Formats: sequence, structure tokens, C-alpha cells
Amino acid sequence: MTDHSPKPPLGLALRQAHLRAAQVFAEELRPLGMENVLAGILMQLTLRGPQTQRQLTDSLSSDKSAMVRHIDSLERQGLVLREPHPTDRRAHAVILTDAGRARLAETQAAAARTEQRLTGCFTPEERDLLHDLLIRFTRG
Amino acid sequence: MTDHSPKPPLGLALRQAHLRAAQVFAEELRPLGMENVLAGILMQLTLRGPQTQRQLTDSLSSDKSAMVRHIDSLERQGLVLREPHPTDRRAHAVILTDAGRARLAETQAAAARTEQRLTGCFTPEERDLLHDLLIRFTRG
DNA sequence: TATTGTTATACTCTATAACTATA
DNA sequence: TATAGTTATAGAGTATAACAATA
Repeated sequence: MTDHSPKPPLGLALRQAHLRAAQVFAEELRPLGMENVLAGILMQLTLRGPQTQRQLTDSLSSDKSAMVRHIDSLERQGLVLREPHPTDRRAHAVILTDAGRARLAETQAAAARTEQRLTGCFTPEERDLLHDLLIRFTRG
Repeated sequence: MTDHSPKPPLGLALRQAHLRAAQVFAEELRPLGMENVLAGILMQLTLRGPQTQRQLTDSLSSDKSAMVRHIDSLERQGLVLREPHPTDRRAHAVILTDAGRARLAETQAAAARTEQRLTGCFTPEERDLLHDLLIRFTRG
């Protein structure tokens, strides 16, 4: 006999988990005067080195018009620079400044505290399992 | 020795998984002329029976001003009704109409197709495991 | 022709605050 | 005093389209 019991909607669980993660991260960033999206951009720049706005848009699942404003904001704060791209004159290479690297260190500490608060009730294995399931889920 | 390898940010994985789930659900709902949030409200009303707007706001992690507009929209479509609450004259009991129940059947079919598309690469055990981890994650 | 970055527009969501009628 | 629903507003995100420079 087939299972006809109503399964809880996975989408709602994902929405609520993501909301909670974003809330906790925002709390940890608030003392730094930092925002979630901008922190995400700084972390991507460190993980992957200088990126075009297009690459940032893709890796963060953001939007190219939004990215213009985000990079504007980071540039006004002196955390990144738009440099000419070495091979593509249409594109900008977004790079971290020294101030950006300093801010990033604090940001990474905030991210670490966030992960600890969020997965404090998990074993390391469970934490990795959740991550792997999410990756497979996203790839489809 | 401690593991100092840079762990991928769980928040980003959650964001992308949620975005994908919402996209697939929106695709399945589009032929019905239905939207994700409104579908979520109909499903909550079936799962839990008549609800106040406050209860819907809480269970869907939404916002009370947004909920006013959502219920307005569902009411204009004839899918729900605001009835007087039996014991609290401040509150509305939001109930499904017959048209709402009909629409809900299609919506649930769309939700089932969504889950299948999203977790098609998972065993049922993995699917339940992901859900349980997300619930524990959200509760903290 | 297609793409990168930019700008602009419209629409939605969020956050906030007031307001009413109740509790 | 506090809460449920409503309304209004400002800020941010999203979606769309256009445009210039370049590929």
C-alpha cells in the first residue's frame, strides 16, 4: 500500500531555515555595520579572487542590476575597487582593498559565530550531511 | 589537529536550495494562475482548518500587512472568505470556499509534482532526513 | 549578434508606525 | 494595556527593458 500521508512541504521548511540563517547572520553582522549580501560578496572575493560583476551575480544567485548597487555601496565604503578587466574591456575586475580585507576578517568571524549558533545542536557529521543534501537538492 | 579548511557557507546553500524550490513550485503553479504564497495559504487552511490572519502570519513566517493583501487577493478570486471569528470579535476566521477547495486540489497536485522534481534524486529516507535536519536547524 | 555593465521603471516584500475595534 | 486587523510609508529586492561599449 502506498503512503498517502500528507508530507510536510519541503519548500516551507527551506524558507524557514533560510530565514533563520539570514536573521542570525544579520545579528552577528550588525555590530560591524555590515549587511548579509555585502558580506557574501566580500567572502566570494576572498574564496575566488577578483571577480567580474557577472561572476558575482552568478555565484550568489543575485541580479545584475542589484549587483551594480551592491558594488557601488562597497566601493563607497572603500572595501572594494572596480579595476579594468585584464582581457575583457567591457568588464570590471572587482578586487578587495586593504580595508576590505580587514573588514572581511571580522566578517568571517561573524560567519563562524553564525554557523556555530545555527548548527550547535548538530554533530559535525550531521552538519556536513545537511550541506551535502542541500547541494544535491539544488543541483537537482 | 583542528580542521581549518574553509567550510562552505550553509546560509548560501540554504538560499540557493530555497530559490530553486520556489522556482520549481512557481513553474508548476503558473498554468493554474496561482502564486507560491497564495498556494501556501490555501494549503495551511486545509492542513489546520480555519485560521486567523495572525495564525497564518505565524505559520508561514510572513508579515501581517502582507497577509492582509494576500487574503484580499484570495477573497477577490473567491477562494476564501473572511468570516467573523466565533470568540474574538477583533479577528477574522479565514475559511476556504468550494472554489478554494477545488483550486486547492490542483495546487496540491502541483506541490506533489514539485516535490518529485526536487527530490527525484533522493531516496525517501534521504528526503525525510533533509526535512528533519531542516526542522532541527530552524528550531535551533 | 551576444554580452557586460549601467540606468530606469514597476512591482513586490519588509519594516515601521499609526489607527480602530476589540480583548 | 495589549492584540487583530487595516492602512500608509519608506527601503530593499526582483523583473524587465533599454542603452553604450565591447566581444
